[in-house]
Amino acid sequence: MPHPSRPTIRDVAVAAGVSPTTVSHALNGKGVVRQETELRIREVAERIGYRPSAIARGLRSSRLGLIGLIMRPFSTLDSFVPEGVDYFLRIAGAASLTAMEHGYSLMMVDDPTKAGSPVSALAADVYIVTEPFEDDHVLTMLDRERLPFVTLGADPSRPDNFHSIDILAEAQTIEMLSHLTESGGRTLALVTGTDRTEWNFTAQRTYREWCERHGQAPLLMAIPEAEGEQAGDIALDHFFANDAPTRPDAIYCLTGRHASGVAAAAIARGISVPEQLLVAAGSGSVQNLTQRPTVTAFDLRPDLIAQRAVEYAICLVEGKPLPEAMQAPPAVLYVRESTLRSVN
Amino acid sequence: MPHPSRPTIRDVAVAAGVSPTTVSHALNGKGVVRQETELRIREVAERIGYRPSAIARGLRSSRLGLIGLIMRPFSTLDSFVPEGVDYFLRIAGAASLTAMEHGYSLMMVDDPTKAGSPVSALAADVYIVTEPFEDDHVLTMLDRERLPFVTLGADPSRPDNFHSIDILAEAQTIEMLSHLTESGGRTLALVTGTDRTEWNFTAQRTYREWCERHGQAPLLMAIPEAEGEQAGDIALDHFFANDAPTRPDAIYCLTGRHASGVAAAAIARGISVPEQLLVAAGSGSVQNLTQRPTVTAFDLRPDLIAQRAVEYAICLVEGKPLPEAMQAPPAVLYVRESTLRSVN
DNA sequence: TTAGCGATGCAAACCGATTTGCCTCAATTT
DNA sequence: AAATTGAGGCAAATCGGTTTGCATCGCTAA
Repeated sequence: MPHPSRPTIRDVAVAAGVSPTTVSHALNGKGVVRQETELRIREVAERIGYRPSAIARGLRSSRLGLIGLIMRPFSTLDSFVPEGVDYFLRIAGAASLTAMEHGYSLMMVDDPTKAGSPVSALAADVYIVTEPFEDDHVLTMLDRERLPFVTLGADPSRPDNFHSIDILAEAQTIEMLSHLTESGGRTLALVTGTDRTEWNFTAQRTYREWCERHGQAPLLMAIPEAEGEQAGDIALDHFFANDAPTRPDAIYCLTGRHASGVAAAAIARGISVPEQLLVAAGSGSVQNLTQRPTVTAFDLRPDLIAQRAVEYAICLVEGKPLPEAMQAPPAVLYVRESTLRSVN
Repeated sequence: MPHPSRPTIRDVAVAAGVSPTTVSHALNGKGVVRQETELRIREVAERIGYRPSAIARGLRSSRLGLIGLIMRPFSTLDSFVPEGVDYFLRIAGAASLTAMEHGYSLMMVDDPTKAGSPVSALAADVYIVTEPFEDDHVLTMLDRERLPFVTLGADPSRPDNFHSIDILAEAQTIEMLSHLTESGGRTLALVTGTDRTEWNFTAQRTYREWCERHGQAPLLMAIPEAEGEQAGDIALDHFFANDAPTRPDAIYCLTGRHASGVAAAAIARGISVPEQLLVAAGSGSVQNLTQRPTVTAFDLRPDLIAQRAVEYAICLVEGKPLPEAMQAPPAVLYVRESTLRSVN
C-alpha cells in the first residue's frame, strides 16, 4: 500500500447508507435514483473526498481516457534537442491541451516496441504517431495488437493501410517552389532530411516532377535532420563546389534549422542573401525569426494539427465516424527577408 | 468492446492446460513452477500474442507505472509557445526517456485541479511538478489526495513542506553577477519574470543582497515571461528613460528570450553590445546561440534535471529512500559575445 | 380486488490480473 | 511404516469500480 488508501466507493456507500451500486448510479447519472438520495450521496462523496479510481473504472471499460503520443523522430535521436524543437513542443503541448478538453490525458510514449518498454506504454486507448517511417514497425505492432491509432503523415510504404492525416506536403512544395520562382529564383535546389518519412519523400518526388515540367536539372540533397545548423556548410560545400556543373540561386530546406544554417553559411562565404541566394524553410523554427536576414518559412500550425489529430483519435476510441478526408490545416507561408529582393 | 478483445491470461491458461495462477507465476517468475511447464507457458503466450493488461495489473498493485509531469507555467499560457521552449521540451523529452529506462511511462498533465479534468489525470503513481507557484493549489491538491510528488524548485511559500529539488538559483545568480562584474560591468540590472516562482524570487533576493554588499542601488524589474523578446523594449524604455537616475551597463535577464530581446533592442537604439552594455541570460534558449552578438547564458541542463527528477520520483513510488539533498546539477555558464569586451 | 407498472434500490457477476492459502504427491527422514 | 518435507499446482479472494438482473413498494387501471 503506497499511501493510507483513499476512500473507495464502498466507503461512500456506507457513509450514505446505500449500496455501492446506487453510489455509482448517482454519481454517473446512470440508473434511476431519487433526487434526494442522489444529493445526499454527492454530498457525502464530496465530504469524504471521494474520487473514482481511473484504473478500476478502466478495467471494466478497458479505457483509461489516455491518448498515447508517439513521436517517431524522437526515438532515433540520442539527445533530446531534436530538429524542429518548436514543432514538436507545440504538437505535444496542443495535443495535451486538446486531450484535456475532451476529458482525456496525454501520455508521451517512446517507441513501445523497444525491449523493456513498460506495459503501461500499451495502456493508452488510442495512439497518435507523428511522422511514421517507411515500413514503420511501431505501426505494425499497434496494428497487430489491435490498438487503434492515427498517424500524422502516412507510412510511405503503406500509404492507404491506416488512418493517416494528410500533411499536404505536395501542395506545400509546389507553393514554395512557385514562390521562389516569383521571387526571382532561376535555379532551385532542395535540401531534405534523411528520415524515411512521407514528408521527405513527397517533397523529393514533387520537386523532381516540378523540375521535369520546368526543364531544370534537379539539385537535390538529403542531410540528416540531426545535423541542424551544421547542414549549412554541408549543403554549400556541395552546391557551390568548384566542379559543380550548375549552382542554385535558391535553396529550399525542409527543416528550419537546415535553412537557418544555409543562410548563415552562405553569408559567411560572401554569398549575399537574398540578393544572390534565396533561402526558405518548409517548417519554421524560432531562429528563422530572429536571425538576419529573417528566413521565409511555412508555419505548419502544429497546434492545429495536433488538435485535429487528437479529435480524430477520440473519434476512433468512441466509435464515431472519421471524416472522409483527414487533412492538416493548410500551412501558412511567411515571406521574410531571405526571399525578398529589394529590386524586382 | 472497442476491439475483438485481446487474449487474456485465461486464454493462455486454457491453451497451456494449466491454471491462470500458474501462468502468472510462470511469466513473472514468482511462485515455483517446473522448468518444463514454464517453458510451455511462455511458448503458448508468445504464440497467441498474450500481453498482460496494464490496467488489470494496476488495479491490484494500485500502480500503473505512470509518471505525471505537470508543467506549471504551461497552465497559465493561452497558446503553447511558451517562454523557454527549449527548456520545457528538453525536460519533457528527457523525462520521458528516463522514465522508459526505468520501466515507466510519462503522462503530461495540465493542471489537474481544473474543472473537468480527466480522472486519468490522477492515475499516475507519482508526479513531477516543475516550477510551482507560490501557494500552488496543484501541490495542495496532490498533498490532500495523498499522491506522492517531487517539485522542481520549491513552492516559495512552503519551501520545506514537500520533496523539492533545489534549483540552485542563488548560486547561479551570484555566479552571473560576478561574471558580469569581472567582464567590466559596474552597474548591474536584473530582469526577472513575473511568475511567483522560486526561480524569480530567489534571483531577486540574491540580487538585492548582492547590491547591498556592493553598495549599488538595485535596478530591478519584472516583466511577464510571456512577453518574450518584446521584453527588450520594455526593459530599455525603463532603464534608459530620460529621467532614469542611473543607467545600467549590464543587464542580467533570467529568461533567454528576454535577454535576446534586450540585446536586440539595445542595438536598435545604438547602444552597442557588449561594449556599452553587457547582456546575459539565466536560462539559455536557441536564439541566444544564433543571434548577433551571441548571448552569454547558463545551460541549466534540463535533460539532467529531468533525469534526476524522474529518478527521485521513482524512489518515492518504490519506497526507496530519497537522497539527503536533492539538487539540480550545477548550471554551466557559457560565456559568449554579449559579455566579451574585446578590450580589457 | 387484482393485475400491471414505474420508481428505487440492492445483490451478484464481471473486468483481468496478482496473491494467499491449501491440496496433492513423491521423496526423504525417523 | 509413519511422519516430515518440499515441489508443483490450483481455487478462491482481492483490487475498485460498472453493469445486469431481480426484488420491493406504492399507485393506477381494469
